[in-house]
Amino acid sequence: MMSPMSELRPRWLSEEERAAWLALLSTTTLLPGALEGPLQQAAKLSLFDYNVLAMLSEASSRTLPMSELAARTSASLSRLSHVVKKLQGRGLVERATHADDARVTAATITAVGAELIRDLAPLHVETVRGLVFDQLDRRDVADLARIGRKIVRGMDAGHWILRTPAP
Amino acid sequence: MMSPMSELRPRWLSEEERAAWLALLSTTTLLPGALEGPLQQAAKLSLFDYNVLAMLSEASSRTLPMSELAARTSASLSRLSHVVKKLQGRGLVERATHADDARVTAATITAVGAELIRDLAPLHVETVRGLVFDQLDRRDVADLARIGRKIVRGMDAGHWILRTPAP
DNA sequence: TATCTTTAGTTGTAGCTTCAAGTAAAAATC
DNA sequence: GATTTTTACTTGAAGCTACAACTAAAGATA
Repeated sequence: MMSPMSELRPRWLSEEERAAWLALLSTTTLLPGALEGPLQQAAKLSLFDYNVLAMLSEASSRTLPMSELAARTSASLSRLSHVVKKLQGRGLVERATHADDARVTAATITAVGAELIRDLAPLHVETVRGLVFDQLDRRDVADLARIGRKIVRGMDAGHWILRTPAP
Repeated sequence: MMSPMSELRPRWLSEEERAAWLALLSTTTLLPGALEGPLQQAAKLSLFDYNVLAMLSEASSRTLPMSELAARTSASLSRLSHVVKKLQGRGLVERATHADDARVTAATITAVGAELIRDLAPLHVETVRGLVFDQLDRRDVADLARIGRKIVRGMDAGHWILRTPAP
């Protein structure tokens, strides 16, 4: 389903597009590891582990169905299932079958897990600030939100982050 | 080395920062998989495999030292070494010890590898356009380049993409 | 109400990434 | 010129992710 080569849809990218593309690719390659380092050191948690726990700790009643948790962490159900199993083994979350619909598993953060996230949050916020927001001015932050949401929308028009209107 | 809580450096993020943060995190989580799908289907190549081969094919004499290739793909030498070994096993690259400095290994794309990338490039460009640039207007593209370069600069001030001046 | 389809999640496995440790050559220091 | 340090990788193993196949419950259809 490829369009033919034409001036309107050129084969490669313009100079501006290439600069943006390389910057985006480098960012997506480097940022996760840079964000994870401190979490790994402090608590042997991956960035994804942290996000799973953070999403649960922010949820009302500290519980979410696996599907909803997968949506909020942009993960497949398979990936999430493996990780929640691991976190359960560490005593940070629990799993329970939903009463009304036995297909649904609800994950709940434990007191230990909640305490861990509470203790880790300041460190993680500092990492995020240091790597991202300290590098950007106010206009950049607004632009980043706008652009990021557009890219996410292109991949998943119903993505969780789009439920909240743009600020 | 954490700063104390204060109004100047608040504990969590502002509403604008949170929107930008969630958009960035979702993008870095979803985009690599979305970019990789077509490459995986068409040629059993990961996105990183593709980038390695693409960087080699763009290099003069189709050869780069492992360190330079690692820099251009934002990868660790370890990661690159494993992947180049695999690609060598598939006949897509070759490795040779540098004559002047025996510590240096130079990776070279083979004719087969170069042909593969040439054939795959239009597909990949279409994927990149569809996922990224079709979602953005001209201003977004300029903003993305500017913001991405700032974030990369914060992680690695000497990063390869910064050698090229901003357009 | 029996069957079919869809939804929600789990599991096994292959392959990829990271980390720590190791090798060997070159450069620096003594 | 002998030792030490640094540079440029390579390697093995542990853990993570993606994919395909599977289970089981709920909803739809007949």
